[in-house]
Amino acid sequence: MRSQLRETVRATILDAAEELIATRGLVGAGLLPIARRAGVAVGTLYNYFADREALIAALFETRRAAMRPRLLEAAHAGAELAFEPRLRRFVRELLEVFELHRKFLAVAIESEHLKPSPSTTPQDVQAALAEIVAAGVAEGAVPRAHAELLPLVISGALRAIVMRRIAEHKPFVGDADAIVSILLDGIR
Amino acid sequence: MRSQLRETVRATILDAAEELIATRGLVGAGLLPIARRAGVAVGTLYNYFADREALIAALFETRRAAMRPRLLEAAHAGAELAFEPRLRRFVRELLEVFELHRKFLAVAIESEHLKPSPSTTPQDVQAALAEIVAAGVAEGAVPRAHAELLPLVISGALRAIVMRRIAEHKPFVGDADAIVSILLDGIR
Amino acid sequence: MRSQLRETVRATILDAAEELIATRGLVGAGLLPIARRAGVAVGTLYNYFADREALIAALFETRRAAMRPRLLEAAHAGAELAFEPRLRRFVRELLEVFELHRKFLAVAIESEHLKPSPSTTPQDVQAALAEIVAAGVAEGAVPRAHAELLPLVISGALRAIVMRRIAEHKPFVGDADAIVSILLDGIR
Amino acid sequence: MRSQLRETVRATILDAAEELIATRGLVGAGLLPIARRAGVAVGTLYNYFADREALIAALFETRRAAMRPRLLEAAHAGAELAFEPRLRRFVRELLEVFELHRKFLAVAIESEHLKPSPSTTPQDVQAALAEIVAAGVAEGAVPRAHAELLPLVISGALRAIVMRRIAEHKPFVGDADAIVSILLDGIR
DNA sequence: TATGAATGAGCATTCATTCAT
DNA sequence: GATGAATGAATGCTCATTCAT
Repeated sequence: MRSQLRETVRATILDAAEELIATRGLVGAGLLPIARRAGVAVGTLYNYFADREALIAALFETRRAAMRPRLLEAAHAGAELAFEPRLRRFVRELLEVFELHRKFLAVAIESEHLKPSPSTTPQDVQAALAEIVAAGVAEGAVPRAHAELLPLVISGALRAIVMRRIAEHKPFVGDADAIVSILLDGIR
Repeated sequence: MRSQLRETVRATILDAAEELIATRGLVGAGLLPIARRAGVAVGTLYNYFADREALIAALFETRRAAMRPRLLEAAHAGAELAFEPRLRRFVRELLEVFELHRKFLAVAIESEHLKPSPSTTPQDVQAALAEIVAAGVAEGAVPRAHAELLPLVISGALRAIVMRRIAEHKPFVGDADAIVSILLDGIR
Repeated sequence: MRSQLRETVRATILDAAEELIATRGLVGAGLLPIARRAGVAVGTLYNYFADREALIAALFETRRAAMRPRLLEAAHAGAELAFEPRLRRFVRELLEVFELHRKFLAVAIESEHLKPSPSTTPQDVQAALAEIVAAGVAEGAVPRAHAELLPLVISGALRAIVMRRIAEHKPFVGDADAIVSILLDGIR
Repeated sequence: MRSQLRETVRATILDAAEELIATRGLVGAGLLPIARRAGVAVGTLYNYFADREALIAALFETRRAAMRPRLLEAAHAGAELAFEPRLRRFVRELLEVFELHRKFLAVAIESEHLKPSPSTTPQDVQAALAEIVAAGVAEGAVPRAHAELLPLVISGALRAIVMRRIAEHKPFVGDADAIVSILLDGIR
C-alpha cells in the first residue's frame, strides 16, 4: 500500500533524527546527517515535514503519542487503589514505558529547556503525579502541606535516577520499588 | 597592575556570556553578541580564550570556583553533627549559594547536556551529598540499602524545585526546610 | 482523436504557464504551480515538453503563431495603399491583435530580456515596420535618412504606450490614431 | 584611509554585480558569482549589504545617484530655452550620460519589470520629459492633445534606439539629432 | 594588545528533473 | 500515458575563526 510505505519512511526519518539528537544533541541533528542516516535525500525530508522545526516537533509528538496512553492508563488504572499501591504501580509502569523509549528519553532531556509548550511527556508525568498526590491528600495519606512540592520531588528523583541509568546503560525498572520506598518512608 | 586589568576584562566577558546564555540560550550567545555586550571587539575574545568552547568552559569553571568553597564548607562544617541537622544545614546553605548565583543556574540548566566533564557544580553537589549520606549510613541513621539512590533522589528533588522557582522568579531558600522534611520523614 | 486530446492538454498547460508568468513573473512560474493550475501532475509536463525551458519557449511560439498571420496580413493588406493610410491601418490592427492577447503581452514584456532568438513577436513587428517604412521611402513619403531609425521609433513608442495601458488596465486601441498622428506630423 | 578602502571594496562589489546582471541577467547574479568576480568571499558581501536584495537595491541607487544630477541639470539648464532647443539639448545630454553608464543601462532594462518603486532612472527620465513637454504646451509649441502621450513616445523611442545601439556595441550620442528631428518634424 | 573586516565551511531550503508504479 | 515521491545540485545566509593594521 502506498500510504504504508509512506508511514515507514516517515518513521525511518524520525528514528534517524532521534538517534542523532540522542547522541550528538540538537545541534548535531542537521538535515544532511538526518537524511544520510535515514537513507534518503535531503529533499525527501521536505516531502514529509514542512521544515526542520516541524520535523523535530513531529518527533516529539510521535513519541509522546506513543507513551501518553500508557501513562494515562497507569495513572488512572490505580484510581481505586489506596495512595501507596497506586503510586507504586504508577512508578513501575512509568519506568517500563520509559524502558521502551530509552532513546527518546535522552532526546527529551536534551531538549527540555526549549519547550514552553505544555504538551510534552515531562508535563504528562507531572500532571499524572499531581493527580495521584491530590488523591492522596483527599484520602488523608499525604499531608496537605506537601501537596505542592511532592510532585516535583517525585519527578525530580525519577529524572535523576533515569538519567543515571541511561548513562550507565542499565535498565530503569529495577529501581522502581526502592525509589517509592524511599519516598514513602523517608530516609530514616 | 597589568594583570588586574586583564582579570577585569576577562570577568566582563564572562558576565556578558552568562547574561546572554541565561536570556537567549546557548544559541543566542554568539561571539559577536558577547563582544558587543562586553564592550570589546570580537578579536579581543581570542586574546582571553582559545575559542568559543573554551570561553564557555571558562564561564563554568569560574562560577564553579566561586561556589565550590562554600559548598565544601557547608558539607564539612556539619561533619560533627548528626545526619539530620547536617543534611538540613547543607540544603539550606546550598540554596543560599544558589540564590547568589541565580543567573548562572539558568546557564547551567541550559547547558547541562553538553558536559561530559566531571568538574561541574552538579558533580560537586552530588559528591557532597554522597559524603553526607555515607556518614549517615555509618551513623546508622540511613539504611545501607538507600546509600546508592539517596544522593540522586535528593539532588533530583532539589534540581526540580530550583528550576520551578527560577521559572516563577521566586527565591529558593524558603523551600529548604520543607524539602528536607519530606525527604527525611517520607510522604506519609 | 487521440491527438486532439493531446493538443487540448498541451494548450491547458501553456495557458497555465501564461497566467502564472503574467501574474507572478517568470520566477513564480515553477513547474509545480504550472502543473497544479493545469490540473496535471508535474511528471506529465515532461510528456509534452522536453524541459522547463522548452515549455516556456513553446508558450512564446504558440502565441507568436497565433498573432503572426494577422500581423503579416495587416502589413501586407495595405501594400497597395499610400504610406500614411498603410501605417495607420497597420498600427490599428496591431493594437487590436495585442488586445486579443493582453495576457501574453505581459508575459512577453516580463521575458523580453531572455530572448536572443530572432523569432519573436517584437521581431515580427519590427520586420513589418521595416517593410512599411521601406515602401514609404520608395514612394517618397519618407526621407531616406529616417529609414534606419524610424521602425525603432515607431515600435518603441508603441511598446511604451502598450505597457502604460497594461499597467492602467485600459484598452490599447483607443490610442492608435493619436500615436500615428504624432509620429506623422511631429510634435509641432 | 580606512573608509576609502571600504568605499573601494563596496564599489568593486557593485561593479561585479552590475557586470553579472548585464551579461547573465538577475538570475545569473548569485552571491557566489558576485563574490568571485569581486575577488572577495561571500561573507564579505554581508559586511557591506544586509542581504542580496539590499545589494541589488544599492546598485540601482548608486547608479541613479550618479546619473540623476546630470539628468536634472540637463532638464533644468534649458528651462529658459524654447521647446525645440530645450528638447534637443536634453536628449543629447541624456544620451551622453547614458554613454557613461552603458553597462548599467543593460541592468536597468533587464530589471525594469521588477520595480514598482518610483525612484528609478527611467522614472527620472519620464519626469524630466513630462516637465519639458508641459513647458512646451504652455509655450504653445506643443498641442495640448499630445501632452499625455508625448513623454511616452519620446522615452519609448529613446529606449528602443539605446537598446539597439547596446546590442550593436555602438555609441548612442550620434543618434541624438536624428531622433529629435524625427520627433519634432514627424515622419513626413 | 585591541580592533573589526575578511574568510569560507556549514546550514536550511528550493526546485527542475527522474523514474518506479 | 499519467502520477507524484525521490533526488541532489544550487542558493542565500550565518558565524566561529583569522589576521593585517
